[in-house]
Amino acid sequence: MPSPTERNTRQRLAIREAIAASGMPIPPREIHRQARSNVEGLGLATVYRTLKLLADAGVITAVEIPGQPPHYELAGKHHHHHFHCRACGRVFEVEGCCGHFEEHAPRGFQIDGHEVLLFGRCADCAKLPERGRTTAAKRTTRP
Amino acid sequence: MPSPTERNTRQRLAIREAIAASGMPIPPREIHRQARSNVEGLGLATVYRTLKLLADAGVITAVEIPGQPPHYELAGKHHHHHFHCRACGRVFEVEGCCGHFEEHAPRGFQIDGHEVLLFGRCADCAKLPERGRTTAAKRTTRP
DNA sequence: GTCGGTGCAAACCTTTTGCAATCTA
DNA sequence: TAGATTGCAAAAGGTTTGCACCGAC
Repeated sequence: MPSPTERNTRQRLAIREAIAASGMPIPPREIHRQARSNVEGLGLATVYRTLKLLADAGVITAVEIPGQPPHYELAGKHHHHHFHCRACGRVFEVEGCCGHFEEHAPRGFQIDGHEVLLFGRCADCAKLPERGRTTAAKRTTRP
Repeated sequence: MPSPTERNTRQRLAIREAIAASGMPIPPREIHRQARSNVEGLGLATVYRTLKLLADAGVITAVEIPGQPPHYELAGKHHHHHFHCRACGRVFEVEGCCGHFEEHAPRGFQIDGHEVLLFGRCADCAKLPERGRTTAAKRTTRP
């Protein structure tokens, strides 16, 4: 819901497009790289400003991965969670949710949301011998 | 399991103590502040170096909260997850886990760990009118 | 023509690293 | 004493902000 004073610019379009086209949550760095192929000279600051704008507007959502900058995906999809491949570092959507989180809350706590993050190896990396790619996957969280 | 060449210093002791004494996951900033009350002149770099050391050794664990630096807690506790109060920003442990995450994995994916983060208002903040404290709680994730 | 948006550069914050001095074992 | 550890300062990301120019409406 763009406020009445907000304008549609090539930059904003390109940024939203980059996120939509990616199909998986991606970091600002990547968004900038992608969007810049459509809008030459696009500044990184503009990417950050736009990301905040879109996030506040509820158009996109931030996905946090331990030890990495936030990844962004389009909001408004069905309820889902994420899988982080320790080998290649990519983040995938996963269907399903076991729910029932309210019952685990301590007495008096109000729960209004939750996030589930799975760790492991994606189908691609699971085939490979031992080491995956060099991309990422610094292990900051216990298995 | 300290490697045979690792030494016990006041600094490391103070840092581990600070985390243990806190009772809830806290960020490096806070660890530094706490530990410095025992070891005057403790450098922030030492805190970071020690945190990495302890994390690699499996003594402590990092807990990621959207939009905030990682919080650290002692490892080796029973299986549990976390609750992030949007009002005061504190992070609490919560018991229980619905498990069954493997069945939600896409075909061919190997799951070797998971993290669950609940959002809402803690018991203290739930009592308050509308606005909690000023501490934190930037909302970067969808409810 | 207005006023919001953009690019650039500088500022900020958190985290890491280089190095000489210090302390543990 | 040897070598690990520390503190300080500088460097290295990632993110935000100030400002003059540009462009959508």
